[in-house]
Amino acid sequence: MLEKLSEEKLKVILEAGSREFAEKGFEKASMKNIANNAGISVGVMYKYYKNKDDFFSACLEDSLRVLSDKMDEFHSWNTTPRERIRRILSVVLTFSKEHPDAIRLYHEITSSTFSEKARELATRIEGISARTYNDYMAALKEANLLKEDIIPEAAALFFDSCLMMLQFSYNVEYFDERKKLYLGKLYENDEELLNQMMLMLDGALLRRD
Amino acid sequence: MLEKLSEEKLKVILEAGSREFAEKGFEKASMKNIANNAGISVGVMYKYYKNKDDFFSACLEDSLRVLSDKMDEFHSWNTTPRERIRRILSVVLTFSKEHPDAIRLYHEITSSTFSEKARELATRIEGISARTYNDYMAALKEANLLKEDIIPEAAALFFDSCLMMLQFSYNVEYFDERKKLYLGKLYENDEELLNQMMLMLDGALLRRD
Amino acid sequence: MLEKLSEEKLKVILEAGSREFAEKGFEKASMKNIANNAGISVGVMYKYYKNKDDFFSACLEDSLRVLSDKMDEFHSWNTTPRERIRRILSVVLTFSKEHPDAIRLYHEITSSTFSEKARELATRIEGISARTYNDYMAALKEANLLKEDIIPEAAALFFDSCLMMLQFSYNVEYFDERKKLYLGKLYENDEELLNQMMLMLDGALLRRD
Amino acid sequence: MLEKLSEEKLKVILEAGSREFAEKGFEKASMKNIANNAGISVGVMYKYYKNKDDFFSACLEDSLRVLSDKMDEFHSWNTTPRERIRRILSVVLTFSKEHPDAIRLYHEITSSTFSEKARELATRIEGISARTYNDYMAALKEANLLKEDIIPEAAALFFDSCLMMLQFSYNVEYFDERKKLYLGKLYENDEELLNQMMLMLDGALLRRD
DNA sequence: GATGAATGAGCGTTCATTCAT
DNA sequence: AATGAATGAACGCTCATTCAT
Repeated sequence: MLEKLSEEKLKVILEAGSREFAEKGFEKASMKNIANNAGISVGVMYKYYKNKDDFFSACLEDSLRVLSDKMDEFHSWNTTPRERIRRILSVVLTFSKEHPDAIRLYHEITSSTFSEKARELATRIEGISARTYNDYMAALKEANLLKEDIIPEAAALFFDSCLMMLQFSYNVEYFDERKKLYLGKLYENDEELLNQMMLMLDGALLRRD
Repeated sequence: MLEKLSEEKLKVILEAGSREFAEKGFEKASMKNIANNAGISVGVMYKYYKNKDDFFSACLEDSLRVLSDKMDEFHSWNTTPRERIRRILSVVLTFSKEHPDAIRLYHEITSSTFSEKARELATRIEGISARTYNDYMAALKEANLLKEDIIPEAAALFFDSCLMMLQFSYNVEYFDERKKLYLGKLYENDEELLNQMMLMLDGALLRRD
Repeated sequence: MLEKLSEEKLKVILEAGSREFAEKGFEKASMKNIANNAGISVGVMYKYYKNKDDFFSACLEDSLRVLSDKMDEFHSWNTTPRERIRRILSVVLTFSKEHPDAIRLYHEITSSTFSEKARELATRIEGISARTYNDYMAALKEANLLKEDIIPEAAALFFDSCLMMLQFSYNVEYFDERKKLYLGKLYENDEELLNQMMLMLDGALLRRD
Repeated sequence: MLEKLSEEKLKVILEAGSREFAEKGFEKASMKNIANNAGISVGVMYKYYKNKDDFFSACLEDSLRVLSDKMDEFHSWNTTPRERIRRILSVVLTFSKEHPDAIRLYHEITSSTFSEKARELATRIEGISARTYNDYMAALKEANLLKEDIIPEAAALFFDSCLMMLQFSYNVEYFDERKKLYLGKLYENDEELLNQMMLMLDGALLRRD
């Protein structure tokens, strides 16, 4: 029962931390603030985590786990390449809206210099997506569905880049403002943006018929 | 003459600032450090700039100006659409390598929450590229060169996103590591990566034949 | 039986405390550490003792009791003055080596400012030795064995000071280093040092034949 | 002139620090408190000194310097051995009363575990007195003035121990209380105590006529 | 009675900002 | 105008002490 309590409390702490880090970034985030928002005292934070770096890593790990769990789904699908692209885009978008802080934390680590642990976590998750998309592009190549002249690894990087930008566009203020600037009245129409991205990725990667 | 001196000094200060902000990020950058590197006293910094935020904005403005100056070149070109894509990619890449700090500052503002002024600057520069690329895509559409079903605004956002990722990949550590992870031995081959990006962007945006 | 258990536990607690205080000093000693080493919870410590100061006093009392118990032995001896000096030195040295923590705690109270209780304890034990040595010196005077012109009280203070330094030299790092510095290769030879001290104390205090 | 100002300010800071460290010991001393007492802000402390350890070392060094300066005087005297002992005792006592904090700091380092620098300083000063007294005792031996059977090194350690106790007795609360306990009404009579110590040291170290 | 998780005051330390010189 | 020493709020973090279980 104590275990259970701990787990719940841990969840509250991690959520408060992720929110704060996502909102303010690592440096501006305050441990005292996080504790207050989690309804606990600072001391507790340091019972569970060695220091701010360590706690950030834990928040990051938590966020990245749900992210990589979601990515595991992709493997089980049995669809046409075109449909797979659309579904990945759709799933990524839905996920982004459900876990804004996860995406923001993901974005946060692209900026500053972090502890060894945070760096490892980031490398691990990027490694997973790198392998996933590289495999996928290699399979397309195998099936003669990848466009002539396109190298699978470059295709995978390109694909992931597009997904990153999509995720950031829905969660990181700067990218959201930029999206608005570009799209004008189309800004609100998620459906259509998704469709457009699908068309472009299709054209970029897949052989014509 | 004092004016002249001031301008030169200003340049030195802004460069020292941009270097520091690019290297350490806004929070970890030290005003004292910047002043020392610029060969002046902190007092001078606060004579020219209200506070750290304000100074960061000035550095950003300086960096963004060279960026937008470079973009102005694009208009003067008279080439085929395919060639234009390649040349923009090529110019952007060259620029990135020549002005790493400008790109890093550009990336820095995508993260944290900054002053109103920094936000306005960012919006202004994004506005310029938004208009540039939107105009360009509209022109393609007009000339019936844009792929069927592609909305120019979405194409412009897509195009700019790809350029951003390219720039970050060459200057921001995290993106560089990621590129390495995806590309493996292709990592060193800039020429080929550029070629691949061109192929994909071409396929994504332009009508076949 | 619970009483008995308590007493045993108390002994364990006090020993753990004395060890910690002796090793790290009052400030750096950690109540949690002590509790862990004693195999109990911090709560118990605060059941038995009001606070850290109070607990330190208890440890001190425990240590001082064995010290004063040992001193009681002196009374029962029936020896010549010269032999008495030698035996006291010898016993003190042996005791020091058997109870290093007691000596270290004793030294610890010479430094910081402590609670009223710790001060009283220290005064009490010093009072005992003061009376013991004063009585002893007065007896020597009575027997016309004390050196001419020497006041018994000053002799007692001098004697105790020498004993203190001897004890510290064998247990407190700083004094040990100092001893090494002075003695050089004689450092290892306890027997000889004891002999030398005896000679000097003898010469300082006792009448020549 | 700025140099001058700095030096004066430094003196104020060091004095405030020495007072605080002498009074409360290293751990309980507060940097903020010291700054307040010195009439400056904490920031200044960290301008001059790297951290608390470093600052303590500086205070210690300052105190030990005056101590070793005083000791240098001893060499210039040209007196009989008996007179030399008396004069050293007298000078040490006078010094102790003039620089209580120096003696208290000296005592402080006998307790806790300190930074490498503090340890080195302490070793250096002890080294000086060790050499001084060892030389002195060796000279006595040479002149056939040291008591038969007394080893000069042991005599030097014994002599320094007596001086330490004397110094502590006049400046460290615990030792002062103890002195009162032993001496009773003789407590106030410095002259007589000095005389007594001289008699005892004389008897301990020097050959009878 | 015993536990040990939780508290929070208070520490050492940093650094953007100010202002006397 | 230029300096850089001085300021002090605010941070991360610790640990003696408390109290719900």
